[in-house]
Amino acid sequence: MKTLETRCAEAGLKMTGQRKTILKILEEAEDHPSVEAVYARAKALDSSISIATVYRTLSLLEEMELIIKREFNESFARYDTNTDHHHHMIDLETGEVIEFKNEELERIKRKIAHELGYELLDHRLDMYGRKIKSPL
Amino acid sequence: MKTLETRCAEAGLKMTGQRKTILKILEEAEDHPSVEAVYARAKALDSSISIATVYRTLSLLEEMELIIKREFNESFARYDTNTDHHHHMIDLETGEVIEFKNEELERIKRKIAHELGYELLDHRLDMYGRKIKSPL
DNA sequence: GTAGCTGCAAACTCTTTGCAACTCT
DNA sequence: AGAGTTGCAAAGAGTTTGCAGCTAC
Repeated sequence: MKTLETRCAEAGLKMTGQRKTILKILEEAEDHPSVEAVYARAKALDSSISIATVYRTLSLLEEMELIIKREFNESFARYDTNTDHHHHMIDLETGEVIEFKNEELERIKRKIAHELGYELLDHRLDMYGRKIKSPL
Repeated sequence: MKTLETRCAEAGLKMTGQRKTILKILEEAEDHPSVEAVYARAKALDSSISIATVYRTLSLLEEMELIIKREFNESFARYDTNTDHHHHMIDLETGEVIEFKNEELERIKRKIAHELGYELLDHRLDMYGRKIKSPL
């Protein structure tokens, strides 16, 4: 798998220090960081970086389909570095986001769309829940 | 089924002219109007109404669980006057929103949540598609 | 009479953008 | 050298709020 940096360079983008920093952060992100989170991590590596650059870089990457903008029920966006189709379970107590996929679900969704007379182009399933405490 | 106005009055809210106007609009809405849309319809009936009142009324109704705030992939919120659990198929060509429900889907979602170790408290499924042109 | 509601305008949050300076290629 | 990129600050969109006056109860 090519790194984000390689893909961006191959697409003809100039690899500035700021971009390398942001790409590295996204490459290593194991969560679904908000713009502010990316900015905070970027600033820790390069204090001169501005939030405008973070916004511009994230928009650019989204347009290139290297990352996905997600809008959960929050007032701000988060970015998903996993571009494979999947869904989310959002832990209402911790804010943690768990990714999952399920073939049966895909099948039913296609079936429902078809029954409604639609070609399914995109969709999102976000589940909100609370971790079940298992007895020790 | 009690009207929104009845429910609000019973909850102890003062039934001002502005509120009655907004409740009537919501009662009659067959779409998923944005705040601006509710405001425009309200203004047509009572030109003195302010958008602040629309925002305040919609927030209030949402808190009372009489309407649901929806955030599709747009930069603004829409309100859903159907509080029964259901999902959405959004027509990417017209913006039209179709509601549906499906028992098999519900069953699978509960199963997935359980397998992930979660109690499912809420969820949303939004499908985006294009109408299939049926041959004439 | 008074608690609750309203319109107005200012403020707030998140995001985008114009511009002059700078930097990869 | 030159197009692309940056930081800054201002602007924009959507939403919330403080306040003085008003109104349903």
